[in-house]
Amino acid sequence: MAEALGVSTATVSLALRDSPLVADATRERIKEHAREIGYIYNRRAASLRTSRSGILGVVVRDIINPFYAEILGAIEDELDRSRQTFLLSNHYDQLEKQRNFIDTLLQLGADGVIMSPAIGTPASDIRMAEENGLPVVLVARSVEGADVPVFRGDDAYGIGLATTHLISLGHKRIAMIGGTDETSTGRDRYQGYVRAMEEAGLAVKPEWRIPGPRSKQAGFEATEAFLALQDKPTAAVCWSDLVAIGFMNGLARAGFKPGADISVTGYDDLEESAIATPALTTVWNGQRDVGHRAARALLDRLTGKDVTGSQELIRPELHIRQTTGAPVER
Amino acid sequence: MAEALGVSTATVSLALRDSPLVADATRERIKEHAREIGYIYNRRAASLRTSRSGILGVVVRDIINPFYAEILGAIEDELDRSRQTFLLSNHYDQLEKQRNFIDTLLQLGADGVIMSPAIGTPASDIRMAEENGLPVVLVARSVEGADVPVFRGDDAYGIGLATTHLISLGHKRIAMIGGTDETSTGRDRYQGYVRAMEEAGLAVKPEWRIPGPRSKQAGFEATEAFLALQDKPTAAVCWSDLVAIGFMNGLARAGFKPGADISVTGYDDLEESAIATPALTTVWNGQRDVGHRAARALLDRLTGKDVTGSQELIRPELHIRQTTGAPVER
DNA sequence: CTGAAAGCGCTTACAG
DNA sequence: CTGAAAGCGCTTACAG
Repeated sequence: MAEALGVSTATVSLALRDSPLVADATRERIKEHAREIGYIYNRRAASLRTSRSGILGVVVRDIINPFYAEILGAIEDELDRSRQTFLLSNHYDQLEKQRNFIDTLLQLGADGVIMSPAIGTPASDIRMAEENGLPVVLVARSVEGADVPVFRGDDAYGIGLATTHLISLGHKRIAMIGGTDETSTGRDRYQGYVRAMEEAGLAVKPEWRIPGPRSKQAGFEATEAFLALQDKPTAAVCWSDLVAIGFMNGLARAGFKPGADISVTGYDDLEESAIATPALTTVWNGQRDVGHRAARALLDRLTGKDVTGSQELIRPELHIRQTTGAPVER
Repeated sequence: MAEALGVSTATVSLALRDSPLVADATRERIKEHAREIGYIYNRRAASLRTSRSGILGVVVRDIINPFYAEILGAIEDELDRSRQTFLLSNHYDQLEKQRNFIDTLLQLGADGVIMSPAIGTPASDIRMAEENGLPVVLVARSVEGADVPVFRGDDAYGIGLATTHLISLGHKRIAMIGGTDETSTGRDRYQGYVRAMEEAGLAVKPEWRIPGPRSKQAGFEATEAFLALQDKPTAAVCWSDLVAIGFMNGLARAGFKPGADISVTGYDDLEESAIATPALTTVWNGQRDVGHRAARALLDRLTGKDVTGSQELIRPELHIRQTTGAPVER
């Protein structure tokens, strides 16, 4: 292109980026020519030279899960505005997949990564990325010992809200369905439930916990175990909205009306929870806030700004709808 | 690295890629050293040189939509196996967003793109990408005049299956909810419904079509319009499962039991449709097939294989569950 | 089996 | 305001 126009490559480069160093006439001539020949800017070459790629990575467990999809939507909003390209990946809680993805980001010279770390992610993985110039921001799950910003809700507090709400309606035997001790959300929510029960002076039986379910399907399948429980709990605190929705479908199939016969709470307040029938009582978990803040924090880190104090937890809120009511003995 | 080991860069390059041209001992020494210093392969540089990037793009309307998420899952399966990195984007049916994404792919030297084109995508956009060395494969929606492989279901046939099923149960007044004439799926499904009605000698009233809804929320909101319809249709063919699920929730809120009081069919057979309560009668649309075939076709194009004959439509199947039954007058 | 050299397409000092 | 030159980190003929 420089050749065709009889100018230097430096001038072309500057003109295309609207540098004031180039005379207006020259710039216009160059831009016009670029349009004509359908010039395509080669970002690989530029990035090789400048060592900034304009690529940001995002890796979560599974974007089919609306919980992550909502976080992602917010990240996308923020990133679009700053004209960054983002590379997305699921890790399905496989450390291997997550590592491959981080490697790819490193090889492409990505500018940073937002991750909801896979189960078992060691702090050293995070440190390795950081040391190789890939700033990390965590969402939804934290990693013990990793000194990077984390954006997530206050899980123990949030589940306490749901549990206490059920207790205030008169429930004394409350089960907890779903979640795993392998993630911080699973641990924190179970502990929050236990604490709320104990604070109300209620017994907590280990059998009342049905751990594992984290999807609609699994919540649906957990219905049988719940209905077979010895002491016939009158309510269930679910680990997430997906689990709660699956569980509610299971109850309906078994002839129970959620809210009327058995009280159910969810967690996350997904968009679809408000239109579920009956509408799900749940805990708003600030997915969009998490996404926005995480993206902003990463962008700030890139421009060298200080992002300390970003560890503070988002405060969940209880949204009472139709699936909770007075206890009914079976 | 070459310097530290006293070999040439060429040798290092070859050794790391396991070239048989390098002596075993040399190779091991180089690889060992690479591990020690935590060497990171620079893909930008390699790609600049070889003009292959290992990046594939995928752009769909909205991955929060499980229909696309399921296609995507299948694409991911296939691409993982071939060690390609994929760049994902939503276009939300905004041509501008789609064009930005294609530009980005071009700038990064992407090897190809799988797209479910935004409403209004002209064939010239596809041609432009192809001419600049970016092979295109289409999924779910076709583009008039674009001569590239398309993978999608036979929409007219599939909706005919659902409509005919309702007719065989005795329904004579059947509404169609959702979809837009701006997409091939919207047009084809409406036409398929009209044809099935006409072939059975039934009247088709334009008012019975409630166009627009394409989400759970919109399906939910369409309930009111449906219930207000003059001739009180006894059944509704929905444009998609999402619309059907939202609509069912709306019916339940209004006191009607889907399947018993009003028959409902969906389209796509999403995973969650089987556990909805009542379980949704719907049309399997082969999302996973679409994803797998599209990815394979793109990979084949990259290796120069012939992919003609890939235009053939996937044949949908009717999955009868609990939301369809004999007509009941209101 | 290994090395020296060129070049992919940019950007950035530097000189004029 | 513009040009000549170097260099980012690879790979690929080519020579030995």
